[in-house]
Amino acid sequence: MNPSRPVRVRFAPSPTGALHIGGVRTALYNVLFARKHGGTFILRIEDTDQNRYVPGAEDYILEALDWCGLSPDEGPVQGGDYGPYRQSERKALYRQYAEQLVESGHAYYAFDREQDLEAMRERLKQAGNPAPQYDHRIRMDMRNSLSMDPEDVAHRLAAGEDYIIRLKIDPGQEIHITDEIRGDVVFRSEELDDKVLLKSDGMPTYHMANIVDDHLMKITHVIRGEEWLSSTAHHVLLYRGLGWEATMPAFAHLPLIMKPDGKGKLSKRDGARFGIPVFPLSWTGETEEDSFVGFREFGFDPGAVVNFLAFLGWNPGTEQELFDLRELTEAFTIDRIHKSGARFDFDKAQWYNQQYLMATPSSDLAAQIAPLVEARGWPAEPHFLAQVCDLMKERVTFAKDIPVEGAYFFTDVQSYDEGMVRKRWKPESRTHLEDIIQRLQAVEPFHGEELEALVKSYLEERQIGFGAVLPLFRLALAGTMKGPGVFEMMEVLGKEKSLARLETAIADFDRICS
RNA sequence: GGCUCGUUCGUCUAGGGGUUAGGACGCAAGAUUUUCAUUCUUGUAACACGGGUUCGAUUCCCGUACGGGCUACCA
Repeated sequence: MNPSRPVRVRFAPSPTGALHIGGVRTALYNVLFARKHGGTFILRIEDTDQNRYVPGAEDYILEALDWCGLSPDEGPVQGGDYGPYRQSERKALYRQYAEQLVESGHAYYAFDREQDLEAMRERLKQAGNPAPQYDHRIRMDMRNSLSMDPEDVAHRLAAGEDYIIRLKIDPGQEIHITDEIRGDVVFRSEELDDKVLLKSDGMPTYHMANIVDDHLMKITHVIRGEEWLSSTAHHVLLYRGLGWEATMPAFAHLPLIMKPDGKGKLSKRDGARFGIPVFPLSWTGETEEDSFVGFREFGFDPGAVVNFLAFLGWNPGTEQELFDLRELTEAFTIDRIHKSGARFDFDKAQWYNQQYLMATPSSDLAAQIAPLVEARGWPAEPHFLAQVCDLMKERVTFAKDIPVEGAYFFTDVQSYDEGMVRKRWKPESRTHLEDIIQRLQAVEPFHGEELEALVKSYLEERQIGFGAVLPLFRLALAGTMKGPGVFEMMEVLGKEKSLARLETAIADFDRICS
């Protein structure tokens, strides 16, 4: 840990499918930390498991980060001085260091086949060990360069027999880790297993690859999920074995994001189970079960998602709730990250979205919903759209709801709330409407304030209240009792449409009530 | 089971040896007398339990309970 080194952090997802929302939060905290300290945010693709590789996953990761405004400074696309940034392209590198560990006595070759390992586990279980592991207790009973005759080992290697390299962990040591979030954590070496470093296909495991790459890429802080905490002791031992302990990065293990109903960490299955998105973007997998709706497609503003995610496990210690990325960067510190897992609260996410929606200029919203409006075959005139958004944005949760909830701005009223019509359509109502329509003809320009003044004076003349006519206007214009102020609605609708709807409504209301 | 991390309103959290334990979401009520929404006001509701330490613990320590993570030639 050397605080004088320039901050370099990495987000290192595995391209095995869509990037989970928890991964996005990890990326976010990394970005926040890097930017706060004028450092560099690196994306590294950990594709060392060829069996789990999913085509398209890397593109998805990139697109998801971009959408959230978390694009990396260095990575497979942007390049950088420490590439390549895909582990599969660094394959040769890892063997060299694994061999170095063997030579220095920190690792060894192992020739055990899968059935050997299974037999070992079975044997140990029979003996009353519920969690058998390949460690110092049993390695001399297995087939490896520690237990076998050196000549035999050399022979097998020369003959090209499959082998792996394992980390040799000797008992009797205490490994102390100072986690930036959790403080001191201690592990005893005799409890640790001899982790595989290099697999028989020549690829490194995560443990090997992440140490080599973090070192070579000069990573200063490893900010990752709590699921990695228990293997951190192995990682420390690897840094030691390689002689890199002096520049070992600091560790910060993030609390996990938990299921909405409590038990366990949030998983992709919870999305379908609760009808909520748990991925940033939609993903089409091979099966329907493996396909998911994203926050983006659900209608979320990326700023709202980021803001929401930032507060899942962290808070600034003030009462401010709304932060853009810049403000988050300013306020962010690792020591304010929580230790315990945070439940995924979708209601809160929606609240954030509405806050963002209301704060978004209506002209921007207009541009966002224009394609949706056009898709319904309605004209998407920017100024008109902006007027509609102005009236609707505080009444919906998502921008995409505007053309749905406010469909009556674009098309004739499709149906009336008949219950309300019956309740409000009184014998004298017809006269009032007709009289007001009459007077409305003369209003020019057709502005809300003038409309209101006119109606008001009419009502005063007749000694009646708004309640006698306005609900009917609302029903006539929109069909529903929900919506913006009647006069604002009329202004946006325009004189022609407003009056036409009022006319038709009179006949419709009579019919409904007959 | 072993190792390890954690535990303040239903949820996200602030706080921290002596506080009316604060805010936000949600929920409920009221106001803004045209709806819905927004906004505002009010209400609802929490320190897991048991021992210590202390004049005093929600706060510090130790247990217990409960929960999370890890326990693959996956990351």
